[in-house]
Amino acid sequence: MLGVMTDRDGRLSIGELAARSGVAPSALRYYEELGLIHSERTSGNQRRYPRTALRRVAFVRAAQRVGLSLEEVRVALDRLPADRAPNATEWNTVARTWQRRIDDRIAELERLKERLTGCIGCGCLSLRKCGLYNPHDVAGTRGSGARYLMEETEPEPEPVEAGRCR
Amino acid sequence: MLGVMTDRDGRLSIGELAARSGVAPSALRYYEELGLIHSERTSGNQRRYPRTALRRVAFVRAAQRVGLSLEEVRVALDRLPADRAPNATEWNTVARTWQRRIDDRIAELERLKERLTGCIGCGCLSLRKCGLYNPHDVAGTRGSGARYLMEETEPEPEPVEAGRCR
DNA sequence: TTGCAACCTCAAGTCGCCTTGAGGTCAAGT
DNA sequence: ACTTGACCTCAAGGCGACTTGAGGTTGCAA
Repeated sequence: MLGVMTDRDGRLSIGELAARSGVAPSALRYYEELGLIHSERTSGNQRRYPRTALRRVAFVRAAQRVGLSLEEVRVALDRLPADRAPNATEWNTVARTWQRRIDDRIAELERLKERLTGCIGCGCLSLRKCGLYNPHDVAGTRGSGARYLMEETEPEPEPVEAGRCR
Repeated sequence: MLGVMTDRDGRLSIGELAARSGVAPSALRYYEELGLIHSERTSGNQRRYPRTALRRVAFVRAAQRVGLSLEEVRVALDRLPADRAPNATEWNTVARTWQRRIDDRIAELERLKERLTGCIGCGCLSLRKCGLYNPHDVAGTRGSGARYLMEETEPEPEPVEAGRCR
């Protein structure tokens, strides 16, 4: 039988944290290396995580799904105390900026969807009208960054067949 | 002066496609290797892309932002003809499944946001109430898959201080 | 015809995010 | 005392999505 590895004082071993968070021990060590979570060590050099690590890990995973890199998450989490549970103010600061990211992401998806909807039913008989070819969200892209896809002059030398997207 | 490399018949060289799509030639070759786009070759072995490649590339980039892997995109695009422009039916099939993905993704973000909002103002004084600790979206995760984070019996041996999240 | 950018292939490198493995230690039950 | 599983470190490997570089070819135009 697997004993509960939780200390009396509520600290968690890496295995415990892994089981409770659903994140592999190797990933947790990696997160710790990056400074996303912090631990103390037992006399025998084993990690013991404060309870707050659970919240931090949950935050990390959720943030990843929103599209944040671990580095971005680190910056966000740096506003929280490493050991202590955050108070309302501390947490709210982090949560609010995070909410903004979510809103942005949602808005982006909505725009994308709208464009696609325009294409369905073949509203894109004309290339110039097709949203897929005219994304306006250059700002949001990182790295290579999308340029405007179609702003050339008349890209349609061939006659448009009704009922066809091109 | 850079001449327009577009053939009379509307086929695009890789450089042209790169310029118009905002995607690097190396990436385009990679996409082609993966079967996301297709080209024919000139007598001199240079790629010539059909116009539809532009739409495909736009689709790929947009899909990536929604969180799809290139493999998933390939599966989606396999429903479209390689050379010919898709007709309304073909395109709609693809677009609609894609819309579903977007909707799912938006819904997920909404849930996430709601949970966070619950935490703001410290609605999570009790761990059992905190959405961050009780994500219901196990289904949507791929790979290692998040388990339930807190379903243990009473995880709070210590007294809860008012005004503090843990 | 010559020059040069744009193209080709193929191998290797990069970056983020982890996982795997070797080799060794710690701690709890029998 | 011994065994066993959870833990430790450190180095290397893997995967997705590309980029970079070497070494060579094509194609347009002056």
